[in-house]
Amino acid sequence: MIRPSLVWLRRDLRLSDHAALTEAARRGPVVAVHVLDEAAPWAPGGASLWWLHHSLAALQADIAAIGGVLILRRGEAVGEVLCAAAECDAAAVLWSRHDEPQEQAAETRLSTALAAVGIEPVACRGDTLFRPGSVRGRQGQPLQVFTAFWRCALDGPPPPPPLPAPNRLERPARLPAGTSLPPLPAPRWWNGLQATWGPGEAGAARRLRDFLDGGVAPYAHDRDRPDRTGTSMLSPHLAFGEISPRQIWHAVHRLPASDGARVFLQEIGWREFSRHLLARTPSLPQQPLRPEFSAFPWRDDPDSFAVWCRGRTGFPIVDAGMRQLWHTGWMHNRVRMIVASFLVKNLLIPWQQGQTWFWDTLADADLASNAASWQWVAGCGADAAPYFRIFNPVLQGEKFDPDGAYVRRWVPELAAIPAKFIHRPWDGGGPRPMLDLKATRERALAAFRRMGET
DNA sequence: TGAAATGTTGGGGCG
DNA sequence: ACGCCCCAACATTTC
Repeated sequence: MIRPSLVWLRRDLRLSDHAALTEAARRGPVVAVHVLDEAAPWAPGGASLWWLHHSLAALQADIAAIGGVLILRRGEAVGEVLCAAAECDAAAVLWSRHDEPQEQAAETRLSTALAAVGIEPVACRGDTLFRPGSVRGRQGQPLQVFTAFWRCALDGPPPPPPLPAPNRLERPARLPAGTSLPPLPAPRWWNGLQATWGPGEAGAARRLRDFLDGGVAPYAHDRDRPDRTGTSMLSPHLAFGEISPRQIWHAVHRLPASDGARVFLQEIGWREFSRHLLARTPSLPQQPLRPEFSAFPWRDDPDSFAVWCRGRTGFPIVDAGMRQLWHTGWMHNRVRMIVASFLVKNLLIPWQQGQTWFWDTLADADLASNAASWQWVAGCGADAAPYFRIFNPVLQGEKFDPDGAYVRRWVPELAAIPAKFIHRPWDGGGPRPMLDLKATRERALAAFRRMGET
């Protein structure tokens, strides 16, 4: 009897284009295991836990349908994987490489521990088109500017084609112990998520098909319009690995070339860029990439932070975005930039606080993308928005939500405001917002200037 | 993947 | 017809 392989699943919750699962199935019997460690740093936040619950349930059913088994465990991941491997007498443990520093560290610990007990560790290709660190400039230098990074990435060999899903998994004689799915939070705050999403590999494939069938051509322009359905909404599926970027890449390359296709893949490029930055700089979620920002005079203002979180700033596009986030676990990317600029530049609240809120409320929360994007907005990151780039939420609203449809949808108390005043209701007799844009803009510019002088 | 201030130009009203 | 002013429209620069 061939000893089984254990496949350790993390954020690669799919069957297709899964190198570790495919290799394990080739070798013989397979046990898949997922470990939830709620005490780990950057453990899943609230919205991610909701998603994880459903994604694991879907994957368990998908694996069972081809004869396999997915075991769920809780606790410290490396220890649990070691135990599970022993319990089923595994000959090897396979996994997809993850790029986050703490995951890298866990992989190293696991490899060492497995080797010590005579179990083969097998790290398989991970969830990026290009392995972090492999994209370099002509002189071999790491690239800190997105456009240069992406140009070099596209100049290299294309990512390999996706693997088909195994059509059969063999079950071993002995199974490790398992627990049930992580419970859903007791107050049903997740109704809005349930109405918006279909977690799981099938849901991801459907989302990609719907997006590509609708035509990618308008994407180049429509992706900036929160009042339209111009984006793919694949981000949470990508974050949990229910679909791989290789699958997206090759699906897009089967279409005729267009501006929309190029711009869409460029967004995958930002995801790649973020991972490349995090792998190179593990402190990305904590420390500004530009060290001079350590001296920036951020304000401690819990009351204003709470007002921002709850979407009660009085600026319609900001409040709409924050409420869409709370309700659906997702926010349109244009609006993410607007609310982030507001927090960091108008309120002068540290970007790390915004990052933490997003981590808890975003279903697509991804350590690298979240950290890199907050640093980008704050002006302290790689290829960052210059400090003087301060979004005006009124002008941004008027430009990207011209009829106010997005605001009306998420801020119902403004539904009756005429379009002319929808992004500045105070000019039409509505309530005053929480702050003065001109004065806070001046305050931010002065603070940034002072930082530059010291 | 900004916004605001400042500069320039050109049409039109007017004396 | 001419110079002058105003100001919208656009371009440039500054933050």
